[in-house]
Amino acid sequence: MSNKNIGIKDVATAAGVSVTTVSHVLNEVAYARISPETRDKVRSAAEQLGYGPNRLAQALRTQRTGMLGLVSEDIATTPHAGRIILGAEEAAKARGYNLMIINTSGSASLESRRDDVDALLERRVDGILYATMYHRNVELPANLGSVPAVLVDSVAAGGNITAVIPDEEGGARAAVEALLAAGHRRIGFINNTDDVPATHQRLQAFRATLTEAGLDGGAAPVESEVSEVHGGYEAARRILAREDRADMPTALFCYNDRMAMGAYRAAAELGLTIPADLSIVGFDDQELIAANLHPGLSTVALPHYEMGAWATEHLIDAIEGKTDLTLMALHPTILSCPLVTRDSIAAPRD
Amino acid sequence: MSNKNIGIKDVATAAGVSVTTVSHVLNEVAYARISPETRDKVRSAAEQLGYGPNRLAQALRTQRTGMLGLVSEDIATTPHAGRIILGAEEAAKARGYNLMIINTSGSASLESRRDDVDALLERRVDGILYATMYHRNVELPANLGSVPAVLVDSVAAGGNITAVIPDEEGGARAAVEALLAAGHRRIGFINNTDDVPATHQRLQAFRATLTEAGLDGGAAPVESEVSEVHGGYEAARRILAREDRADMPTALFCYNDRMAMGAYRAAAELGLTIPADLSIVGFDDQELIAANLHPGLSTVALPHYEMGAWATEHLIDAIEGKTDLTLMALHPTILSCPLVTRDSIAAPRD
DNA sequence: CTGAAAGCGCTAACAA
DNA sequence: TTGTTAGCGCTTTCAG
Repeated sequence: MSNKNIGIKDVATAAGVSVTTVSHVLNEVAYARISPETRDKVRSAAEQLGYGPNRLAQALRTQRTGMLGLVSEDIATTPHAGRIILGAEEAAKARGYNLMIINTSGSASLESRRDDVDALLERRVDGILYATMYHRNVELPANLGSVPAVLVDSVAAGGNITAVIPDEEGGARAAVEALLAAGHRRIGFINNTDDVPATHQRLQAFRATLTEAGLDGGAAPVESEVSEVHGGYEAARRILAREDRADMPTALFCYNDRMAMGAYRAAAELGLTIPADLSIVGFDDQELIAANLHPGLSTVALPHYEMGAWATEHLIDAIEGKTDLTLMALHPTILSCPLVTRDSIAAPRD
Repeated sequence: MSNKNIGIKDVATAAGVSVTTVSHVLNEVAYARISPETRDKVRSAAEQLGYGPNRLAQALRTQRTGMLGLVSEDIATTPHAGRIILGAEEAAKARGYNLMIINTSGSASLESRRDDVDALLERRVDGILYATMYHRNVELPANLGSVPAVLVDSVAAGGNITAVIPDEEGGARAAVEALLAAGHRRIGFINNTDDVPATHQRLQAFRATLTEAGLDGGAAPVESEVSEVHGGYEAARRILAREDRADMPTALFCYNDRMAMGAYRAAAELGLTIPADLSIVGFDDQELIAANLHPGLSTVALPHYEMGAWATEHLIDAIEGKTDLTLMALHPTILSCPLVTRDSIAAPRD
């Protein structure tokens, strides 16, 4: 239990040695040649007094704080935020670092975001993680460049900073392939209307995967709506509104779990049972939804925890000189999005 | 844009004054008598050089870091975590403080949680927020006592530390009253089985509110299950399984939104339309569920953001000597849980 | 094998 | 009105 009032000096006097010696044994300095007895004396004195180092003083002296700044755009607006933070926090802790978190609004001015980064810099964080709450391109405050930094879930508009993002395309492929593997041939896509990378990449992968399977990917039905439950509902109503049931898709790939939730309702209203009459795959793996729908929604998981951990790991490597971030900055690192299988996929009827 | 390599000394030479003067003008020290011209010189020199104070050095000298430690049990396991963090972060930022976050597992040993607090203490945080992710009694590491601290969403087992918790009872009352106001007389409660304060307090308030309305609160139907969707489903099936429809509750108060989600499904299976045949109120206001169910779920909101902000506000007051925390520690502060009205409540059929 | 002393960047008491 | 200087608690060079 580190006691605020006890310093290295107190330990030194208690152990009858100099502060140098205390510092050397407590930090296990490699080149220090100190007798085992002295070491013991020092250690037990420190223990006795409840000594804990003053990291501020250490940092001032060594120019290393062991702190990482995490500026997070819109913490808490999305449940994903927590996973990124958790991944970062655990990776940091494992390497002896701590996290300072600053929340910033995605819609905040570049200037106010610069001030947020400045606050971190004044505290002399060793590096900065900049996390956005959904995958997108982001314009970054210039002062970010003054310490090692890595982007989580976004790529810089300028493009010259190390970033880690989800494999949208691979995720979408996995989703569609699961549907194909179950025997589906008429598959629809319920897409988002936002102009973000995920929208385009998932659509592209959707069509490509169908085409590669010998189907007409270009002609497959796609309906776009806002990426909310009601949007999913509307889109599903439209996509399922074929006169002829033989024309109707037997499976739906949905942009995200919320839209899938809407599709569930549309299916219910149309008297379609999931998965017997209609198979559905989502995206995001928002537990609250995916695991709780009935039947459980098979969906593609976004690697938020992993991105947080990866970014932290590499940031620390860079800080410790084990990695060259400028090299990695050439292209973003892409982390895979695994399919989480639940109960919303089955073979099509006949 | 604070430049790491520029110190107060550089500003001093650039402005042709001493470091004292620089320190005085930049910190707007009250008793300093410095000519306006000098002030200007200093400020523009600082500006020019991109000077930013080294908060470490300041802190070392002043014994004030302006940092708050937030130890959070199970960030990210629940979406609520983010709201607490956000409330704390914004309140802190507004008063010039920053947050250091450490995640700790609720199931972690007392010792490992003590180490987490120690990490914060070594960094000389000015105070500590200890947040749990659901309202409960918690055993705290002893070293928490060495700086001002406040608990968020829990009360200490020992009971001698300032805490802020949700008004479970008031929330439950609001829920039941909304049902009564809509004209319901046969109201059931779907409760949780965990031995946490919310379970007991909500039940108690449920019965009391009915009784006060002239009904037989003691006889009102209550079914308990695990507080998940499937638990809610099971409990709802049981509670709605009356032979005689005249006996069946016309409204259900559910322990949380997830259980309410299960109740929705049970109702659908029984051919009951919400809210025409059955009114439902939840608890938690988990947006993802409550806003997305169809019809939207009326529910009681937990004041997570508010608790985070309140705790931070008062922690800072204590740090700055504006409040005496030991006084507030006498009993926990209770923040109200407002009813969020959506579309799941209607008058009972005749 | 161990210790003295300088200095990280800043604030504040004291002197001028 | 402004400057000198000690010292916050630590690490690390250099000397013994």
